Amino acid sequence: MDPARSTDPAGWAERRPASDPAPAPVEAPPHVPGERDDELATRLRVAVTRLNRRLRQQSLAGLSPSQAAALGSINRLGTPTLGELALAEQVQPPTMTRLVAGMERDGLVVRFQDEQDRRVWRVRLSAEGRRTLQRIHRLKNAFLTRQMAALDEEERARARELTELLERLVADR
Amino acid sequence: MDPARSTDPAGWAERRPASDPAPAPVEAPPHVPGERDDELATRLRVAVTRLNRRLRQQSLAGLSPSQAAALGSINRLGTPTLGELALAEQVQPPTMTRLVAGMERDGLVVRFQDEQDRRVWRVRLSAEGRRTLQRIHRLKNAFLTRQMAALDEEERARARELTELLERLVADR
DNA sequence: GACATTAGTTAGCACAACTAACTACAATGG
DNA sequence: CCATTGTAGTTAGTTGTGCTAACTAATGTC
Repeated sequence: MDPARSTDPAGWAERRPASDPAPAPVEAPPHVPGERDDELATRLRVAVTRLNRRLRQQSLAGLSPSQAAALGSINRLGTPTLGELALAEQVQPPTMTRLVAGMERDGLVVRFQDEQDRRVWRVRLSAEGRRTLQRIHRLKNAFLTRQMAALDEEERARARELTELLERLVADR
Repeated sequence: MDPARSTDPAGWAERRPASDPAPAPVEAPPHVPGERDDELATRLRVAVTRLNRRLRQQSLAGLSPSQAAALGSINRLGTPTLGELALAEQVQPPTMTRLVAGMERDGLVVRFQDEQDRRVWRVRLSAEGRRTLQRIHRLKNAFLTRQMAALDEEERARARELTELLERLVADR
């Protein structure tokens, strides 16, 4: 009944007070997505939330992270429609409308109407957009690059694999 | 001179159109935090941005991700001051003021003034806050847990490493 | 040609981050 | 002992990013 009780309130005291008998290892039944995976999910969520925050704090050549990401997608996709772009970036259409509006205002992209289907608008990078993308790329990953430079050789190789994993986690639906 | 050209604008066309002669492989110089690390940093940044977006879309027992993270920190730290909490969460003081105000309004935490230094305010979890933290923990990492369930045994082990890496990347200054 | 579908936009909401400027209290030093 | 300096937190205002609901305009279909 007492809500503040015996076992760790949330079950994931990193750095636990060491005054806790640790009730029982409770190893998971063979394979069910048990406690341990759950704790892992939480830690991953928290780490991602914070890292994201840090990344937003770094300016990316004057672009917001969302703009920077969208710019990258446009570069990759060539002349996507707004819908394709929204899909690629996993945002809803209105969000992409606004994002692109801002980038157009800033001269990073050009919008143009599709010939075949006049409901459709496409975007492509402007020369300025390409320059900016290069700048972001070359100079503005400073934070992560610096942080990663602190890793040793082997860890850095690992980082590559792990990034791929992360991409996979976020990718499929 | 012409800004639009010859080499790939940003140097990381995943899935290039295949209609492109691919000017020259341009392999990176040996070891300096060069192109390759830079590309990795970009990919990591993009993946984190997107995953974060996905996570925000998932509700966490009615809390925002920031609230959820802060709740976790409070649980870990006990009775932190707002400043300590802001530091832990790597946000500016005003952000933490508002975050805590919201959590207090929602009955998740209790604010109280420090005895020694009356400029200082501390927070602790309420019973409700503890319950919510449990709920978040047990039930509401659905998205990530689900995504991770799709991984095989060995990949899941790597997910753990990934998380540790992210924690390290975000941790030190 | 009426009707349904699709692409994108507009409007309005909520949240999360920031900086600058402020209040309240504490600590220090003539 | 009080004036100054420093520190903790708040208030105000801005920006960015996401959403849903409701709309316009074009397309496709029967």
